[in-house]
Amino acid sequence: MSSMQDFIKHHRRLFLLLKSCSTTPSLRNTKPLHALTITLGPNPNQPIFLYNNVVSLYASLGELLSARKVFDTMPDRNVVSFNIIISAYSRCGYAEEAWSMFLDMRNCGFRPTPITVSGLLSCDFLNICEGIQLQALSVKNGLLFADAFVGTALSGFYSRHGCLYESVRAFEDMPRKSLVTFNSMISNFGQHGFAEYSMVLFRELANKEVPLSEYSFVGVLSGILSERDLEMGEEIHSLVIKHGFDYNVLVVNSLINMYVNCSGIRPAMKMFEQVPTRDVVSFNTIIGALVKSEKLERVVELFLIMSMDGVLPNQTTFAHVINSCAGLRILMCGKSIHAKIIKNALECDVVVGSALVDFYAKCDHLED
DNA sequence: GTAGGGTTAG
Repeated sequence: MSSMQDFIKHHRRLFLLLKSCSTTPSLRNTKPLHALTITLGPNPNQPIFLYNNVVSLYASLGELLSARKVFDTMPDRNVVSFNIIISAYSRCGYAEEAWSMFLDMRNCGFRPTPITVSGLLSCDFLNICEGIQLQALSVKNGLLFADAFVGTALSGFYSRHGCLYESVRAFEDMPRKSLVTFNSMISNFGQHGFAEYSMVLFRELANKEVPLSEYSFVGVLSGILSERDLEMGEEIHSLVIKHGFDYNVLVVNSLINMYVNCSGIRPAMKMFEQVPTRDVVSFNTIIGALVKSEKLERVVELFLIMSMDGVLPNQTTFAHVINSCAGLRILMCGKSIHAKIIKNALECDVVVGSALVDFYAKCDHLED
């Protein structure tokens, strides 16, 4: 076969692989693509683009080591290559690796883009000095004018470090804000216990012409934590209905959680029983509240309803249920749940495993 | 072309 035919064949296969990878990312799809980067040799038509796709796919699958390996073997790199690897490290909390790639990027002569900077700033473990350097760089290079990403990430960065004043400053100084910027700041106020400020910003957003998103509600409800905030909580609840978010499970869960915190288990339970959609978090919220108020028999009852509803339990559920069995000293029930835990391969989870140890100890089965 | 922000339970 001529090399031209080979090339056309490769090109077609490449196109199909890239297409299937972008719709359903999986190792099954990524590995042949990776293989193709190797068989295509060092000088095909679009080498960087192809490699970038492979690195990005590995990163999105959480295969950071594979992503890095491909990145390291790339014959050539561009800004996107660095942005992909920096964002991947940042997302997974590897601040040192992300920062070191950032330094490499600059040593190679690439200018950081808004994606580079917002990626780094959104890393959970980026230290405060590096964040401040990124802020200076953003101001110097005008990155805050490109879009809302850098400013939103910067405001979130300060908030995560407990610097609410700087977070607000960054928010107010932003030349461009988006819905996400507002949602993020609403949430920042909530997380720091400033429910009133959160509410003011939320109302401001609700009065704009732009439609709210589920995260607007989740953010503002995250700050409604005690009985004295109940009035605000109820106001938000009515706005949830008004804006048609009462069928959104994320918003509904935030409402259930709000009622647990502000008015106790009864109103929360009432809400829980009436909502149209329930997932594992809805159940865990109620189960957690039942454990806290020591209504342990009801925990087991709810666990059964959960499985009848076809909602799959997770670590949180099992930990609560096993703790309840321990408190009630019901050995048989706990044992059957232990079996379910093994089936779900959660026995080695730290929290679940510890709950099991405690359960058997309390039931006088120290051997188990 | 490929890269990026807001998320409730524990």
